[in-house]
Formats: sequence, C-alpha cells, structure tokens
Amino acid sequence: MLTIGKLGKAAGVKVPTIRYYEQIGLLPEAERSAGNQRLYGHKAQERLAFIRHARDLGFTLEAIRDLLSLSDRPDQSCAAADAIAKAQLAEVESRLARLTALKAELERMVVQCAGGSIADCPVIEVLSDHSLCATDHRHPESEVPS
Amino acid sequence: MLTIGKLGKAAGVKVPTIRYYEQIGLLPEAERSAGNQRLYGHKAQERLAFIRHARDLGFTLEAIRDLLSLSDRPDQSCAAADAIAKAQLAEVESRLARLTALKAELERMVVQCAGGSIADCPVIEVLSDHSLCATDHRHPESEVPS
DNA sequence: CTTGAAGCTATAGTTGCTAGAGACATTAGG
DNA sequence: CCTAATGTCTCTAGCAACTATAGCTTCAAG
Repeated sequence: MLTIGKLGKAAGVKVPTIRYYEQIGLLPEAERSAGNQRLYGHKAQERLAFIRHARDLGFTLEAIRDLLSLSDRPDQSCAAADAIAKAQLAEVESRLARLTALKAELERMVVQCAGGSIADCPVIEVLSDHSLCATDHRHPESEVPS
Repeated sequence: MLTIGKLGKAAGVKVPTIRYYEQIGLLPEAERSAGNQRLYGHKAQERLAFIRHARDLGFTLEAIRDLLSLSDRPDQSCAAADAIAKAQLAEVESRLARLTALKAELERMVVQCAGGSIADCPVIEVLSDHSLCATDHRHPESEVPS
C-alpha cells in the first residue's frame, strides 16, 4: 500500500491533484490508515496512470470520466470509446490548424520588426489594423474555444 | 457614439466581455449616457479591436496590457513589443510540437480500433498501459503548461 | 403608451488544477 | 525514547478569461 506521496511520485501526479481527483469522483475514496492517511493499492495506481495518460493526450476530465466508466464494462461495445477518441483527435487537428495559422502571422510580425521605434513597429501596427494581416485568411474564432 | 451592444457587434466581442475588460482595466471606464449606459467613441473601438486581434493571436491579457501601454508611447523603442511577440511565437511553436505528437498517438489509437468490445479496444488499452505507446517518444509534460 | 429588447450591477460558475494556513501523523537520527 | 523534519490532513481561496444568472432600469419602435 502506498501513501499519497509515493503514489503521486509513481504516477507523476502532484499530491493535491490526486486529492482533487478523489474530490470530483474520478478516483474512488481511498482506504485510510489508522492515522487517517490515504492508502492506495495496485488498482488505484492503474486508474491514476490511466487518468494521467489521458490528460497527457489532452482529454478533458469529463471525457476521462466516460472512458473510465467504459473500461469498467469490458463486455460492451467499444464504439463509444472510439467516438471519444475520434472527437479528441478532431479537436487536436483543429487546434493544430489554428495554431499553424497563428504561427505564420506571428512570424511575419517578428521578422518585419527591425528594432525601430514603437511608432512604426510592425507588431503594434499589425495588431492595430487587422487589414494588415495576410489577406488570404480569416482569423480563427478563438484559439481555444469553449 | 456606440452603445455597448453595437460596439460588441462591430468588434466581434460579446457584451459581458467588454464590461469585463473595463473591470480589469484593459479598457478605460466608458463615458455614460444620461441613463447611465456606456457610450464608446472611435478610440475605444480601436482599442477593443486591438485587444480582440491580439487575443485571436493567443496573447494573454497580461501581454496585451503591456502591448497597449507600449503603443501609447510611440516614441520609445519597440524592442519590448518585439520581445513579447517573439515569446508568443515561441509559445505557439512549442504548443504546435506537442499537439503534433498528440495527434500521432491519437491517430494510432483510432486507426486500430475496429469496433470490437471494450475488453480489447485499443483506445482503452493504450490509455491503460503507457508502454503500448510508440516507444520513441516521451509524453509532453502537459498539453497547456502553467 | 406599452411592450420588448438592450442595458445596468453584482454574484457565482466554468476547467483543472495550485497555493496557503494550521493541525495531526509518521519516520529517521541521535 | 525524544525530537526534528517531513508528510499528510482539511478547508478555503486563487489563477485565466471569460460566461451565466438574477433582478432591476432604460431605451426605441409601433
């Protein structure tokens, strides 16, 4: 049985984060020692690793909650899990597209800036006047949508 | 003079967001009509467009605050503005790199899933066991760092 | 002159944690 | 066995950047 600190170290997750996951019901309530400290077994360790890995891949806690409850019913179809992963992939792809456009525009700004004064700094200029952007694209709605 | 609603529509910013920007001091306090409603002139409209554009490019509100105060002093050197833009570019590039790695791994998961049962769903499997990831990469620290 | 849209303030909620305070538990060294 | 240093406990508040809600007032059109 591991204390919360060892578990955190093993999984690469900070201690308060583990307690937070328990609080929101992603992890079940842990067993307690005589002195009221949380103790974790192998199952909890696997579950936390799953969560951590999914977070690393950018899944939201809500999506992870769904994936976990799916993985608890191994007999069912994996269509739902596949759908969640596909949605995440689509999300990542759309963010990639947006970031790529941002990168191009930022590069244009930075390259043009030759260290003069603010009055003719292309950084300020481009930000002030959208029409100075490359004309062949629209801006993304926002960088990280709701 | 525009009411807050017209201004929002003109700049593509929601009304509560404008009030929020005023609250945190990004926009100056607006003039008020006889009936206490906010009124905006040309200058405010430009300032809001600047903010909106910078947000679209992923600058934080803190960075925008700095850029705005720089643009208010046109005689100074634009080195600071350039540094902010360069930092933002670096940030975008690092996020691009991370997202590209995520995309590859998600694609692997999704492609392998042939619609069987959860018990052998590659989505769940890969998430459960990190060693099933492509062995030639480490995961990014996190998708969007602090 | 009435009705409905748009505006006002103030507060709370969102996501995914992180930081702090102040008290108790455990462990390593002497 | 005692003490000091960690580790853990609960609880609350804070971060970014908004978004939503409630309950009110003001404005513009018919």
